[in-house]
Amino acid sequence: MPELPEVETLARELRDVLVGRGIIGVEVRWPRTVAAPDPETFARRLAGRRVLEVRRRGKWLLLGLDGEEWLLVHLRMSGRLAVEDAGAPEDPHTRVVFHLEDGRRLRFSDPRKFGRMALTARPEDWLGGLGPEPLDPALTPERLVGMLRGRRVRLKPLLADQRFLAGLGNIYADEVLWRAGLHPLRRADTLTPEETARLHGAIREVLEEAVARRGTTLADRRYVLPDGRPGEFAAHLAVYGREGAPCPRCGAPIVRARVGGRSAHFCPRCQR
DNA sequence: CAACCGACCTGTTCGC
DNA sequence: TGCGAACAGGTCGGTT
Repeated sequence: MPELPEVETLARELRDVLVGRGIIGVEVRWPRTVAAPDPETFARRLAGRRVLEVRRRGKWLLLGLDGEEWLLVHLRMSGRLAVEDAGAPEDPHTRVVFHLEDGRRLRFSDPRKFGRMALTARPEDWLGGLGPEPLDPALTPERLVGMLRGRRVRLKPLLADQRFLAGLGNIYADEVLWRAGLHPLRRADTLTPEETARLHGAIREVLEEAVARRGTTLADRRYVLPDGRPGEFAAHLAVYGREGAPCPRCGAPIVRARVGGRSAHFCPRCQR
């Protein structure tokens, strides 16, 4: 469930349930999920800690704990995090279980096992390489112009590059480019100031609308809200997953192409 | 610096 | 119906 709107939604939902809660124990079922420290130390050091705050940075979820440490979680492709009653049926791909003092469980499930978590006093060691937050007001159109200068890369891979901007992935990079009317293969340093302003506006609009609709739930329903309801942005996708379907703006059939080893969806008429 | 590829993993969908 | 291929929201490290 991994892009910015889904992680932001997760952070908001978990904030209500987790802040102030204590962790009494941790079971690590798939050790490689724990990137650091080693799984035994991870579990031992988390026992007895309390969650003070829940935040998001890019696609990372950050749980601030007492004792000046942070639990960082990255869902990668298929990770899911949910607070459930101890008796609730458990997903067969559960990798880590946090026992909360109120008897409930914070369960991390992840079929593909790509998800990672870390317990650290130095979150900047993990997050330092990330680019700016796309919704930060400090990211102005002028600043975006500067970020694009000298970048000879194609727009699609650049938007999904976490060192450039933190939080966009395959779905939202495609949606942003469609909204901005820019071709995914366009070289980044060839945008006019007007096009850059359009790109800036598209980034904000797409992400803000997706967050307001609590993210995108795809057909596999891997990402759902705590009450099981889907995020509602899927119905508003213009291009992602819509190959052959009509462009909402001009009606031309949406095209899918390989860009940087991943599929890019775009309208051949609206996007140059 | 930029593009490409294989790893890391499992599950689901597609095409014949 | 069956079966292998292709594909999936992400990221990293190595090579060209």
